[in-house]
Amino acid sequence: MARKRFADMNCSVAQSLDIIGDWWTLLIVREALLGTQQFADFQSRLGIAKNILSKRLQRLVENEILMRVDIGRSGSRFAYRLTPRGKDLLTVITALREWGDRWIFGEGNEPVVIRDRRTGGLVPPLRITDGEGLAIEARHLRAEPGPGATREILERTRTLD
Amino acid sequence: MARKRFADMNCSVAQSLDIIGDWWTLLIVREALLGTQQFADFQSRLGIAKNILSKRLQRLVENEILMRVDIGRSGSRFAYRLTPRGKDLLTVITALREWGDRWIFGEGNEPVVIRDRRTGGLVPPLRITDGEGLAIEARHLRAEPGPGATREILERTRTLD
DNA sequence: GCGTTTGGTTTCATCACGCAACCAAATCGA
DNA sequence: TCGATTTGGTTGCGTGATGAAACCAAACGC
Repeated sequence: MARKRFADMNCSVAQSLDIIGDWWTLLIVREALLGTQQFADFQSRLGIAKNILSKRLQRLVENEILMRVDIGRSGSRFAYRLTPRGKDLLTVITALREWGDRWIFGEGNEPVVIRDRRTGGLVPPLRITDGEGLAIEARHLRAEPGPGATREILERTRTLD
Repeated sequence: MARKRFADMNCSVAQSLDIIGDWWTLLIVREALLGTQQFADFQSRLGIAKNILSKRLQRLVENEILMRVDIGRSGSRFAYRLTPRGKDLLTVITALREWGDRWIFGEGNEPVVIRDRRTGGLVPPLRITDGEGLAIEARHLRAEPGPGATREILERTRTLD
């Protein structure tokens, strides 16, 4: 049977994962955020098989996360560049990196750190905050049906804790 | 060939994806955050095959994202509950949800919204901020080797844009 | 004009995913 | 107390996805 897709679920998490949840896909986006643009560079930096890379890049272009720009005079030399939609995945990648830093490598063993170029300071971790920028604890958060909710969601209002 | 694992890459994003990047895994965590605890409930709410769910739950328990608690008097009735490590994935799920809200459903069509119980207000989107809580634009962010960097990383210092 | 680089595609073997059937222990209902 | 049902799985089988290596054509560099 074909792998089940999540595209029909009425849930933004599922929809997002349907597009970027494939094996390798987010690592390709991470490479793109670090400046990689060409097929051969993605391939050698990630150690991904060429046929898989080819499929993933195609899918990322179809979904307008990358665009394939023709460079080179008259033919086939291409650059894959992030679209605004793709650049906006920085938050997702950041959340994943920070989680790995905290729970796998541990404080003081981060392979990569992010710095604010203007001040030179390290960028503090992402937090869920209120309008004033103050952190909100999970037990104070409540999930509830939004304007695009379907019937199954309507019964589920839950505290996130 | 077996699917390649990312566990040996010196990168927090790759390590995180190695653990939670499997098809279905983050949706199971999302369900857990919404309060689901039992096998049959995960199965019916997600529409996932039982053998796959079984494997994913096992892996999540091995990786200490869920714990399997024995409920019921004298035997086999179990609850899968999030550990602190698992609860900390809320940021990742939130980033994914918000990306999907922005780029797939669009403003005003969110299936689910998150509210601050104390104030009743909607929770604003995650942002990468400096120490004062002010947003930092991507072009002001720079990735550079951290304390746990290996040699391949040492040459790569990049602006994220 | 010729070798090399780039950006793939093809082939084949292996593994993961999905469905349905099956199952044993625990619990529920009468 | 005994049979039915619920819970939490496992097993078998078919199909699609993944990975390695070989192959290839068009562009580019000299």
